[in-house]
Amino acid sequence: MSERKTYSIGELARELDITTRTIRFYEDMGLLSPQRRGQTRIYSPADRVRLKLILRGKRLGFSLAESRELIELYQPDADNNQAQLRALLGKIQEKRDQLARQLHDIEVMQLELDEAETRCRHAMRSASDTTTG
Amino acid sequence: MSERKTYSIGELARELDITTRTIRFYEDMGLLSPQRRGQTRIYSPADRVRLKLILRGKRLGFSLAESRELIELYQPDADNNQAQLRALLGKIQEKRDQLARQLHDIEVMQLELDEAETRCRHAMRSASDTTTG
DNA sequence: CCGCAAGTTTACGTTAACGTAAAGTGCGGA
DNA sequence: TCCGCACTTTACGTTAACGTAAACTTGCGG
Repeated sequence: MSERKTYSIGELARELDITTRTIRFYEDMGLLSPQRRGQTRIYSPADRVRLKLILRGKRLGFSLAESRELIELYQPDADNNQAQLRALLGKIQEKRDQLARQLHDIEVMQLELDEAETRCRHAMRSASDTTTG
Repeated sequence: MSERKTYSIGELARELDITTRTIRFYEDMGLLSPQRRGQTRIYSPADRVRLKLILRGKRLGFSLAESRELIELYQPDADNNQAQLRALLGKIQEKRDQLARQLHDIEVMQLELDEAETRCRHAMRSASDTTTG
């Protein structure tokens, strides 16, 4: 049998360290659409994956709208025609470019932190020189 | 002579593709404190560097408060004592860890985009199969 | 001298991403 | 049967990061 594991909203909230309010908000924004048993939301493993994708996006400064776009990139349904698929490829490339820019920004920042650390250590030595010398 | 180049608020806004309102807002938040000639703000090359640092932070999803912290890491003044300098080193390490996490997130996302592209291209081929076969 | 462009301050408005509170539903256990 | 807990909806509140508008000054070319 396939993995029929499901999650309650509380379980996911605890595991991912967010509030249930946040999860419901993402649903309102169209990022999730879990099944229901009566009123109660039932989340699938796929829903959980989506949530993790959203949170990863947040750590990279993505807006929820951007994360929604990202999620849509993973749905090349059979009813997509060639033009739509080409558009999808274009959007994928855009995201790639954005990530490349961020990668570059991170590298620059790391170099700057190297300099900051060097200056800091130098200042520590200078200070100890004047206090012990 | 040292480089005495300065900038007006409008110059910086155009070059960095932001509004003057934004620059003044950053000043209100304590991220900049340019010199004045009368009422008018005069920006130094160092101010310009700070601005670029802030914008790089924004591209990585940093808040202005975080960018301010980052800026402070570059000021190991002579009046910092050993304890303060050690604290600075700690904060530098924190930022390093954060960047490492982001780096990891980017790598994961790139792999996911690879998969998305693969699925997309596969869907294109399937579609062309059914339309031309 | 006049007007305009670029600067200034003050202040209210807006959007995203939730927080928080109120009020109700459903259900397993003492 | 009633308690408590987890879930639900509705709705107003909040913070960050600016946008936008109004009203003012200042330097400069015609």
